[in-house]
Amino acid sequence: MRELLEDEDDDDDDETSPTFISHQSSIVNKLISTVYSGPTIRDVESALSTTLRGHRPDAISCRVSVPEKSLGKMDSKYTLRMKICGNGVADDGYKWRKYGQKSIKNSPNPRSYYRCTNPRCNAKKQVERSLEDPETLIVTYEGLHLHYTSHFLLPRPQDLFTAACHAAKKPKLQSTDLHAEVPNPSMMLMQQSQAEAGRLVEGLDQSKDTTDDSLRHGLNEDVMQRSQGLLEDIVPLLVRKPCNSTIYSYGNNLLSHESPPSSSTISWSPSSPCHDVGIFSSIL
DNA sequence: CGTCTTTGACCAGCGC
DNA sequence: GCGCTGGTCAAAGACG
Repeated sequence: MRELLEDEDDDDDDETSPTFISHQSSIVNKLISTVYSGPTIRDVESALSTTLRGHRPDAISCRVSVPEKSLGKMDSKYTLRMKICGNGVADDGYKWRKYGQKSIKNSPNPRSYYRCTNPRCNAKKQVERSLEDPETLIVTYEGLHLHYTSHFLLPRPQDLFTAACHAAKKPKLQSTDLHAEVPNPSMMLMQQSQAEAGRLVEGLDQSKDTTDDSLRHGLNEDVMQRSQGLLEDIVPLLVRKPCNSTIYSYGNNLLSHESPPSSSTISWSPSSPCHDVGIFSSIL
C-alpha cells in the first residue's frame, strides 16, 4: 500500500496534469488490489511503531506467526500465538459465531471454528490451544472482513447509527472458554491505511475543476471503506486495538524509540519466519 | 422469541 | 476404493 502510494506520487507529482484525473480509477484499482493482497511486514512494523507508543504491559502476550514464504506479502490466512496471562477475553471488534468444534489428531485440545456474523463477510477464525503450552492459544484468521467494525476511528454515519442501536445492549461473552475473543492487531494498520488513503484523496481534492465532488466523495468513501475492511483482516486487533496499555515487541531485538518516555517497546525481526509480538495488555 | 452455542452427522480432500 | 482427517452443516438446547 505505502509502496503503491509512493509510486503514484512519483508518477503523478503534478496533480493538475491531464493524466492525473484519468489515473484516479487506476489508483483506486491498485489500492484495492494491493489491499486485497495484504499489507507487507513493513506496514505492520510501521503501524506498530507509530501507534503503540505510550502503552504498558500486562495480561496477554501474543506471537504473530507469518509463513516465511509470505514475508513479503502476508497471506490472507495467518496465525497468532497468544500467551494468555489474564482471563484472555478481549474484543477484537467483530462478532463471531461459533459454527463448529473438532478434536484434532495428536492434540488433546479441540479446535473451535468461528465465522464472522456479518452475512456479507467471509472472515473466519480457528482457535485452539497450543500443544506445547496449554496457556497459549493458536488463532488462525482466514478471509476478509467486508464491513466495518465499531473500533474504527472514522466510522460511517450509518455505522454510528448501528453502534448506537447496539450501545444499549450489554456486551456478551460469546464463549465461556478461551475461544471467546482474541485481540486483533490490525487496528493500527487500519489507522495507517486510513491516513494514507486520506492523503491520497486529499491529493485528489486538490486537483482543479475537472474533479467531480461526488466522484471524490465516492472515491473517498470507497478507498476508506476498502482499506479499512480489508486491511483489518490481515492483522487482528492485537494491533488494531492496542487498548490503553500495551507493549509490543518483535523478535529478540528491541527497538528504542525517539518517542517520549514510554513503556512501549517494539522490535522486529524480518528474517524470522515467526514474528513474536509480546503483547501485554491490561484487559480487565 | 430471537440469538447463540453445542455437538453429532455429513462431506470433501488426501494418502495408501 | 477405502479409511482417516479436517472443515462445515444443522438440529436441539440454552440463554437473556
